[in-house]
Amino acid sequence: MGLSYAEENYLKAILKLSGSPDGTVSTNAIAAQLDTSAASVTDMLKKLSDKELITYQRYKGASLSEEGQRVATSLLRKHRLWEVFLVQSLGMTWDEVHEIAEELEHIQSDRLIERLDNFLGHPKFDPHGDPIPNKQGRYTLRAQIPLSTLVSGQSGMIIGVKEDDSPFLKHLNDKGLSIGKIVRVLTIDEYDHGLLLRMEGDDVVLSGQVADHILVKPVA
Amino acid sequence: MGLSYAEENYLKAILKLSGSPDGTVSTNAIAAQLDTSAASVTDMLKKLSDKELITYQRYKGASLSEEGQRVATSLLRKHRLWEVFLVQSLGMTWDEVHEIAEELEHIQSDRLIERLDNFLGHPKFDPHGDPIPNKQGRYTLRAQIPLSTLVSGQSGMIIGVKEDDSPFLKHLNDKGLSIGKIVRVLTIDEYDHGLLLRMEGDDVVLSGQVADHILVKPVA
DNA sequence: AATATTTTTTAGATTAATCTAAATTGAGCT
DNA sequence: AGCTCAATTTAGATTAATCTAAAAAATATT
Ligand SMILES: [Mn+2]
Ligand SMILES: [Mn+2]
Ligand SMILES: [Mn+2]
Ligand SMILES: [Mn+2]
Repeated sequence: MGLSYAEENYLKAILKLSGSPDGTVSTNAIAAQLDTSAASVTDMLKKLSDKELITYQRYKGASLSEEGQRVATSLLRKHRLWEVFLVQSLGMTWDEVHEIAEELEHIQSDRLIERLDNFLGHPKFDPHGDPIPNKQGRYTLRAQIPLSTLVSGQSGMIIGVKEDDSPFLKHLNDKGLSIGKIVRVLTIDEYDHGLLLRMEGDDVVLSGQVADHILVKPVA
Repeated sequence: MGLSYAEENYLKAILKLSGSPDGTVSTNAIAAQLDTSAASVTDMLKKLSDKELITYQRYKGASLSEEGQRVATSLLRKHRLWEVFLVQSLGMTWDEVHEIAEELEHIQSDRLIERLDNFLGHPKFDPHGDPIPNKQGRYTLRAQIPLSTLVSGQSGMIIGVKEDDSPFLKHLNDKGLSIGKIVRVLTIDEYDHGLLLRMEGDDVVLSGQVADHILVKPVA
């Protein structure tokens, strides 16, 4: 009946990598995303294809079927709702919740998820600023651009991150950066694109690569 | 490092069946508890023994080691805390949470569980009246008392029987009584201690001797 | 177009968890 | 002590998920 954790993780990886809903994803990309071997990915793609959760032809990559999309989006919904719970209700930090949600997302119970959603007040975004799909799988993308694209003098509110691995988020914590904070770009280094920011009266120095993984919404 | 879900479920089953902390448990008892084959149990007992989580000698049953006890009790703690969350916070019913907690108990994060415990207000019992072990694994045995000791007006949930011979159980079936049912004592006969119960809207008459062999846990 | 490189698949193993059927062991009963 | 039978273990398979190494296909480079 249900899918294994492994199958679910593959579907989620394909959704994440396919950007556009029906984008095609390569074997190696999935292998990298899931830190597994390409051979294992090929095996799993065959199985998911047999179950009609993906479209797959050898050497030509995979893409989610209608049903696969539905499942993957539901996993995203569960993952992000649990993250909200962990941060909002239990007071955990945004850098420690992803790993736990990676397990919680596999818990099987529609009733549970709908009640959790209700308990949390139907949140629209997770602690990393990612949108939470509704029951029908729909979610609003929001105008978010990398901090690195702001020009000198411009301000932006931090609304998300492109990466949610622990070390990266811990680094942001160390710098005092978090969702909702407003930063103004003071200077941008011509050579390495490093930034000098002003945030809540303090100066913050940030490398270009880090700034590229922080998503902001420009503010007046 | 960590144990598999299967290994954890076996440890929990052994704890449940061993009543007294270091009681010995038979292969068949575990097989029945986990609804699996005796052959599978033997395989797993060998593995758990190799990992020194249990003491096991062929044909002689198994008992938890110090470490096995620690792990099993921690699983019980997690299972029951999650059940409290599902009922208390999400408003689910006590009959639908066990299955979900059976999955949630395997989530690996000490920090998560300590925060959940704190969020719930350090509950001492789960929705079924079972005691929740504390961080050190200690817990108070649950109050299970004969139905005959309830006073008029008091309610209790049926959690077991003192006798399990066929005629007695058939009698309970005839009365509609079964594990999990909640009964309220309406009247107690002064002379022969017979009871008039209210259960799910129906009146049930019970003799004093029968009531003495039914174990209940008082409920609010 | 031919060759080199990268990507992907296949072949062949391994580990974990399970099963059924057959063999073994131990416990209770003459 | 020997027999019988239930409990338990072993033998031999199966399914899922994974791996490494080798082969094949697609892509890129001369
Ligand atoms: Mn996952
Ligand atoms: Mn997230
Ligand atoms: Mn379980
Ligand atoms: Mn319970």
